[in-house]
Amino acid sequence: MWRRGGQVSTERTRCGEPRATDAGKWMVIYGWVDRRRDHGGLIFLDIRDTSGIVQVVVNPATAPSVHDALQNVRLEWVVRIEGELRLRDAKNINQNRETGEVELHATACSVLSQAKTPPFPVNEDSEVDEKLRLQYRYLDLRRTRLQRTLKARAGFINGLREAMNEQNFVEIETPMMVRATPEGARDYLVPSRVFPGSVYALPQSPQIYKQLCMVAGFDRYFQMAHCMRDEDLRADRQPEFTQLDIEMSFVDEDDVFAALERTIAYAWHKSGFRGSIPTPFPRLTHADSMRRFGADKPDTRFGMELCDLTEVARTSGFRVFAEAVAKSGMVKALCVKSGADMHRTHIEGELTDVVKGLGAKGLAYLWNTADGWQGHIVKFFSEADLSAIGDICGATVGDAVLMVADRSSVVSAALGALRNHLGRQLHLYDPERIDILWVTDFPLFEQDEATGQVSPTHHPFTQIHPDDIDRLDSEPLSVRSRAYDIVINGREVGSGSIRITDPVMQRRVFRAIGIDDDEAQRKFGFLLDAFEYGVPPHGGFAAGIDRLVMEGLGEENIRDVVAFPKNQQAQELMTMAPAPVDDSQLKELGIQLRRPRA
RNA sequence: GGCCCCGUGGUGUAGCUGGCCUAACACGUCGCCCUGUCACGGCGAAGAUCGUCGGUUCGAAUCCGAUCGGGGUCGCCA
Repeated sequence: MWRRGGQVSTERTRCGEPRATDAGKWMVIYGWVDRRRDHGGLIFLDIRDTSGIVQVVVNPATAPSVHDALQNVRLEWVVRIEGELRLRDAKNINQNRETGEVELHATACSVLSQAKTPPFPVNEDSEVDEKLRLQYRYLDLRRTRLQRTLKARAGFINGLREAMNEQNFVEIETPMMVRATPEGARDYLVPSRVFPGSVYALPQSPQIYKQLCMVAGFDRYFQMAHCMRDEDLRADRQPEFTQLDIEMSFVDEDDVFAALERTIAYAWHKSGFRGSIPTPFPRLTHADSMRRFGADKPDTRFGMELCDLTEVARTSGFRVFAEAVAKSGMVKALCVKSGADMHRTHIEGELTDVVKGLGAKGLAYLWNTADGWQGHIVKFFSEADLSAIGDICGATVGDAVLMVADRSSVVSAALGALRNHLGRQLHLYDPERIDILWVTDFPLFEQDEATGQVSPTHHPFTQIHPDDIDRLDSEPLSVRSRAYDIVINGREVGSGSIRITDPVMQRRVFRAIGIDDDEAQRKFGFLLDAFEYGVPPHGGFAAGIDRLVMEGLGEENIRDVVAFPKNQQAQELMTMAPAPVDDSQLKELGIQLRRPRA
């Protein structure tokens, strides 16, 4: 408690708060020195806390002791300043700062903490080597960029939670140490001290538990769930991440979709994320998405959809195409508007590398020019073929047509990637635009091309599309499921499904992926048993919060929306985890490590 | 595991078709000066053997190879 000028306050004023209307008040601020401007006599200090920055004036004539005390203050020192807030003269107002009309005239101060010179500038958002930023994450987090990001993230999560509560969802925490399941991603394991040789796993998702919550009668469950998967990282993938996990009873797709649309749209707009998202979200079937965009997570911010040239190619004189079709492959193309001026070296170099990287053997191209069709393969096509290609692709004079011939999976992957590449390179969309949609009717199974092994596309508890049940045994790979994804700007941000609750059907699906009844009982017996005691029909969803925040803020890397992220090798560079432990700890757990040879 | 990109004082960049580099610029740091600045200003100083190792060459930051570190991507992520 302190007294001055008749006003009494025991409260800290946050640096971003003082306004002209507060002029004349005595206040105390705490914060970090953002900048100092020392005029020999007068010293100006910008003091920063998480709310903003305020200017402090230190006048040697009126407060000599304070001037002495702050003479040697450096950037990032932590200080307490007490003084009178005064209006600035009109000519000294700083328009660029919320607190720019006022300044605090210091009458007392103390240095709470000194600071070494930071390894990179904290008071500006300059580019800094990410290794350094991760190593000194607490300093990076102090910068305005990450301060803003983490606050926006918190606001978004608050919005999600509000919307969930408002819709009568019950927040339930599920265990972090669970039973390992061999399916799915690699598990992070936690050895048991009490049962030497046995381990827990960290959850890849709370899937089983949330379904058991449905059996338990909580008909609307949600959780901000942490999930861990020991797989290689990507720009949008961390080994641990956060999902808005949802499960609902007595529902179909429309109910799940409506709940999520309402929730995401509410939180999105409330937290001031960029763009705007419509409800309901558009829907696209998986088959249509693959056909039109070559991807199960299409970027619908721009057109340039895939064109099917298989029928032209079948009878064309271009043997590469005809043979691909004969081997039950296909030929598809992208029409690049005004692409006739694309340089040949660009197509044959960079663009060809893109499709080759996805398994295509090459990239064929034709230019539609004022002098007719041109390109390395034009001689293999009749006038009728060329005109058909032009019609199918909508390629008018000035356009280029880029073609890939191969198996359907390769064609889709190659052209899907090429389409994204060109979309970015040719600026085919507004970077601030947000496109959100459902992709529905995913295939129930997918097949490993190397081993032929069939596995669930989503997970083994996903219900079969009712129209496809009779093909489950005869043509399993053609069977659709009741699984769905949410996609934003070409990024998958969540997935879910309506679940199987019929034990007979569940056994059939297990058998289709090579799990017999005994094995099913062994691995998932607790779930199957639970379903014997009155299971409601149910379905749900898991939305990746990190990725939603990325899109909402326009960040291109997941590490920039996570407080303490890991690098590409899943190391945390600040604490240097993972790290070896004492032998005594291992001994207690009954385990011995096989260390790599030095 | 494959492929691609990057690595120069504390930070960010320039140089990188070999010699003029005894490595430049900005910010930061240190010292001196400065009472109305706000990316304050002025003067001065220190600070990098160019990730590491090896090779080519009369000569390497620059060319080649290996290696380490970081990133992107394919595989992987039920």
